Amino acid sequence: MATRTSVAAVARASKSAADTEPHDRRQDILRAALACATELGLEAVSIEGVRARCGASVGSIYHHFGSREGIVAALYVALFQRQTAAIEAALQEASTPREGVRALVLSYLDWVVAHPDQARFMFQARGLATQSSQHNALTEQAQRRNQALVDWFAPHQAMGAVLPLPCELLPSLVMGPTQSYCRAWLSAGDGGQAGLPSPSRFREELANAAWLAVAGEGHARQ
Amino acid sequence: MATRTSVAAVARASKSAADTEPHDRRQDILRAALACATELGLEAVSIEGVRARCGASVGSIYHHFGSREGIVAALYVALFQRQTAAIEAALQEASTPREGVRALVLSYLDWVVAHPDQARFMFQARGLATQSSQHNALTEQAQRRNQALVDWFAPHQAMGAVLPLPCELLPSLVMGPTQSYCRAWLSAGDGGQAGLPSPSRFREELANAAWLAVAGEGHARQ
DNA sequence: CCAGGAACCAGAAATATATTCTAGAATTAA
DNA sequence: TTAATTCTAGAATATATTTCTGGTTCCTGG
Repeated sequence: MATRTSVAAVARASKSAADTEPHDRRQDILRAALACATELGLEAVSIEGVRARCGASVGSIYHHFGSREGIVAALYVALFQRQTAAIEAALQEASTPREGVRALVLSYLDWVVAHPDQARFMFQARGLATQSSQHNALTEQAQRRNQALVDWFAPHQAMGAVLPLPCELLPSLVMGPTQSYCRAWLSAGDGGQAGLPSPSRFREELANAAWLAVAGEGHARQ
Repeated sequence: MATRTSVAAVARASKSAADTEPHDRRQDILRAALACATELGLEAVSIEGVRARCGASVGSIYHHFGSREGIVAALYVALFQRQTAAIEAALQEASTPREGVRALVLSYLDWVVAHPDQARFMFQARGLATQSSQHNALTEQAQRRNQALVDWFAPHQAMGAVLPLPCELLPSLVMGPTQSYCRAWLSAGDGGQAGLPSPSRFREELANAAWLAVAGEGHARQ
């Protein structure tokens, strides 16, 4: 289904590029859903709320997403993919394990700071999305992302540059603290007044802490 | 309001102790809500779903919680408090900073393993609860919990036994990886078949990793 | 003991929201 | 062109939430 609609979308876009409006309903709806969630909370991502914002009809929404939950789930997977792409691109540029850890932490952190609305949506919608019909697709995606991380470190782990930890633990040890802080930051008010300082202020501390948690003997301290 | 209802609950309980049924509607409803969420997902925590399970009427539910969201939020804060109590009790028994980190990680981990349904609910409902009318109460509770943690470590930090990290970061560094792994474990099937191994298997690794991330110079390795 | 008020509960009615359905327009491919 | 398919629209329907009215129980002051 993703293939089908994406082909249609490309065709439509290439046509309307010379036309007046590049209307891709599917994208419009997802954009509207994100806007609703950002401005009024996840509850506001309703059929009526989305419809009012992007002008799509009820029928059109159901054609594309099947249910209210379907909108949320689809948006979640789309954002998850973009986030994964950013992280994995950064990881590929690293060579030493320490650079790898640093790349993962910083690219995630930078993505969140660059896209706070999208990141906030992901934290808020995770519970809903993982229970939707997309559950399997999501766990599979998450597993692939984790597996890529584990695979990248495996050789360095074999050489003793990274502690011989159970591979199930590696993603949580590296990304856990950063995700935790980013979530807390977004729970308050973004660049707001009373909230926590931006994660950007703690780039070095977070990258270093993640490295300390997994660094093999002899590489522990900077 | 918590005071009022709790007083009423005590009065009722002490009376019905010599009676036949210790019916506390409020508790019944919360129990039913948790059961719905556990067996059928958060979506199933609906007025009708809860009503069918515990026999309360619509009016009774609205009297106690005001809205569907109110049920979820109330259950979330109740569980958050129990969890906090478990963690802080463990922390008070520790004396060295390393024992403190260990106590925090292990008590949290053990609580999750001992109450998987409650823990899973908390992960699932967090997004909803933090957006409800209870938002302020929740952030305040979370802040207190974090502040207690920071305060406990402050003297050790002053003595150099713990790295001089920004205090906003400390909770995420200590608890982040453990929470991350517990969440991942619960997303699959509990003691289930295809999922990740129980967090209990990684008690030592998680406690040690948390310590490494915050340990002052000279205390880094075991 | 006896008002009288407040908390509590029940279930019908009203409201809001999600979903389905039918029909038609736009697009594509043969 | 035409037949098939995708996509859109909006009314009709089904479900869920919330409100409302009335009654019961429990406590409290007189």
